[in-house]
Amino acid sequence: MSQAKKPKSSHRAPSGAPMASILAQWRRERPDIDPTPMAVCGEVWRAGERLRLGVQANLAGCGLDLAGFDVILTLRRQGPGRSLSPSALAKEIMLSTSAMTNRLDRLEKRGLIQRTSDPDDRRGLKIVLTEEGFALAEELVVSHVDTEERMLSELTEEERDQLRTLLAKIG
Amino acid sequence: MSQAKKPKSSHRAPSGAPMASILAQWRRERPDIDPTPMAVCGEVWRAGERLRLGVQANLAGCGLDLAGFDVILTLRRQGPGRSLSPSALAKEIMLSTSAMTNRLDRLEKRGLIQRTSDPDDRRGLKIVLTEEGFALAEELVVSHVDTEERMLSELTEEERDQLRTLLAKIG
DNA sequence: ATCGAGTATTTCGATATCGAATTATCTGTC
DNA sequence: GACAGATAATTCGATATCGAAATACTCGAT
Repeated sequence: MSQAKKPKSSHRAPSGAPMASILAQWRRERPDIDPTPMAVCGEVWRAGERLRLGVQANLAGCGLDLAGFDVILTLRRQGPGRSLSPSALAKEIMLSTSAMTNRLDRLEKRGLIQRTSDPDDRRGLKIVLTEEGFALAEELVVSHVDTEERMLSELTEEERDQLRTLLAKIG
Repeated sequence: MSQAKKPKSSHRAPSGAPMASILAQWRRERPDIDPTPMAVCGEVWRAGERLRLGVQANLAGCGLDLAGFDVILTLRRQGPGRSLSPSALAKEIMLSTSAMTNRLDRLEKRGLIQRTSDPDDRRGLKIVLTEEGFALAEELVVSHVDTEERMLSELTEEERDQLRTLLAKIG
């Protein structure tokens, strides 16, 4: 229940073993295998981890964890007063509906969202941001994008496009 | 305890909402904010997620989950008979030592690793792969790298280098 | 109109993780 | 050599997640 109490993975440095030494080990142990795919995948995961830590740090002290923040931002970008059902939210965020129930419980207790019943479907709910939730989203989205921008600051506009193009070819 | 029973995140498609529509929503709601940093970060996370799912799929049916696989591969790349302490393993894998205790419990029960006491430090342990664990690592590492290679197959050698260079600039 | 299949949400049981506390051992300083 | 502080592994309590089951409702075919 305590939002923002659990960084979920402090991961001191998001480093682990240096990638170079991991590759050297594999080259020694299995010279028949080209380990560079491991390097590429590893770097993708590590970059994602560094980003996650930075984004998380931006949330420190606002009483919201990354999980709740995802929900709040997803609701916010629908537009003021717009709502989403719990299952639609779960789909957007790629989460089980049961985990979403749990997240919504916490956010509702914290007064950031409200569950209202769907007038067109008595099984369903509409989740909306409260005034407080909306205000928090408005405030946080600015520093959030600032944070991301800072973490990407070494990349030129062109490099960012390149990066996205390359990432899109994965999987 | 049941290894490989929990994919941890089935994430039907690792898609969620299309990135393009997320960006369109933000441009509509907050035209004062440049949403492209969100796009870049989002693509990094999603590519990582796709990779994770593929790697996970490769493990299906061998009675090992991604968590255990990480440990086995980390031990294997040290070399035959080489050992690592639980805390060293935790550092390499970026995990709390308590979580490592748990992982080692499962792997030991499954007969893939063995805890032996460190002859030089009676507080410490040396974790070694059993013969079965070593054999499994030898078998899995091949299909593992194949899997990664397949997921990266759209990228030329040069593009992979580019990608790694760009990712290294993040954070 | 009724029934059955499908869908929305929640509940439930299991489990992996975290951080803090615990226990045992080591190491450096006096 | 004894002691204090550091370090290794584990245990413990809390919690977020998953998938399956439960509950309530919708919709289409008959």
